[in-house]
Amino acid sequence: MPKLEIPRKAVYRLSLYYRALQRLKANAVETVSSAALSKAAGVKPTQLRKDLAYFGQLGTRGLGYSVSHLTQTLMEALGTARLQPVVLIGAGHLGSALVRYRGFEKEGFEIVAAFDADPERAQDVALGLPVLPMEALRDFVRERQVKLAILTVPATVAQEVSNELVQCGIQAILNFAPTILQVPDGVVVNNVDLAIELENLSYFIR
Amino acid sequence: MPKLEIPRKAVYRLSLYYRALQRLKANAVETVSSAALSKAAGVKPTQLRKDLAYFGQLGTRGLGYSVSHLTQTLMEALGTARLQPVVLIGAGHLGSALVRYRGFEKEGFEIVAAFDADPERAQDVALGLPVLPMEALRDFVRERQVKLAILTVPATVAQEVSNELVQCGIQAILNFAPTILQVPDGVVVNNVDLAIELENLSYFIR
DNA sequence: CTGTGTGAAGGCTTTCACAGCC
DNA sequence: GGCTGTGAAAGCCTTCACACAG
Repeated sequence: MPKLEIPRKAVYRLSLYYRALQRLKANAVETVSSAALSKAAGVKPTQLRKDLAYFGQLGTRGLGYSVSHLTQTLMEALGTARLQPVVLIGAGHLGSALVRYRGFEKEGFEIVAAFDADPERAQDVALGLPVLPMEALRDFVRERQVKLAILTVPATVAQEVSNELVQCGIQAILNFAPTILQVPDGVVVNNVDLAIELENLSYFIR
Repeated sequence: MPKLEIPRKAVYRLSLYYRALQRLKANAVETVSSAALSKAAGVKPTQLRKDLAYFGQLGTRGLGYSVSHLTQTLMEALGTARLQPVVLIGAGHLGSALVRYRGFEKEGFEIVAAFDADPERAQDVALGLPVLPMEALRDFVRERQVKLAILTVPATVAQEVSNELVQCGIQAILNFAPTILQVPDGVVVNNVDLAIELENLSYFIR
């Protein structure tokens, strides 16, 4: 849909706009200006207009943007138009918490299964979800056409597990392990590194 | 210590270098070149040298950088030279998991207490840590001189709790709630938004 | 000769300023 | 008059090229 390649940072902001739009929609607002929407998303109006311009002429001059139409456009761009299945690898503390954290569903993602090298270990917590052995991964991913994986395994095995994921056909990984994953072209990795975020904050406090 | 203001993105990379250095130190390596260290951190050699140059002449031409000296410099810059106390607000699924996640301590951070509007609710999980009522926050923060907070409360109350944190003297917040927090100058916020990370990945898979 | 430190060049994003449409 | 869409300018960050020190 986008004419040109959209900058990575801009794609990130699309999600912020999408969030803000959802709130507006809930309040039955029909039209919104770049000024108002950008404020809700925490960015500058011109930046928002530039970002949206990647998708063509979406707004009406003198009026603003149609909330429902813009929502639709962003949903399709972000691929949240339909529910995306996600697998989670590593059912430790963090992994279990993410499974139980229902915040994803509202945004169009569903964790459909958890995997662990030792499925027994995780069984003590009621996850409401099967914890399967790693051997079951390949068939599961293929059958359910899963493209997204959340990786919450120890750093020492992260690269190894990542290789497996790629082999199974996973196309995108949300990585919580403090490691730089090596993946082939065509596979995308986003890193969430909590220790680094804390260190970063630590730098800015005097 | 830094001569000039260091770009935010560069500060982030300092943590990557620090990680890589720790591994080298464990292997009793004494000196490392920008080429080798940058590869371990997943960046380009020139970038690493530029980043380190903010701290003055750290390396030896023709040789490289002293692992121990560089480690020391980065520890001081990042403020991880001594153990930093951190409070966590919101003892739900995610909050509890972070408390039990011991990955921070190695990096110089210790969650010293958890707070929740309803401390009873959280008590069923053994956190190895007291869960205190919000009323106890101010005195605790003041007494222990806590500057860092992790915020894992529902989005609906995040801004409100954030205001309280700021009033108590917290200087930096690691925010997991999907909200743009408004904070006064001098307070830093880093956002970790899992739904947005997933959406971002979702955009890049065809 | 090896490998750092750094001015200059290049590339990417953000912001400005304003033309154009409702 | 109000507000979007967009070329141009500015700002920021990364990369290059090379001088210089060990």
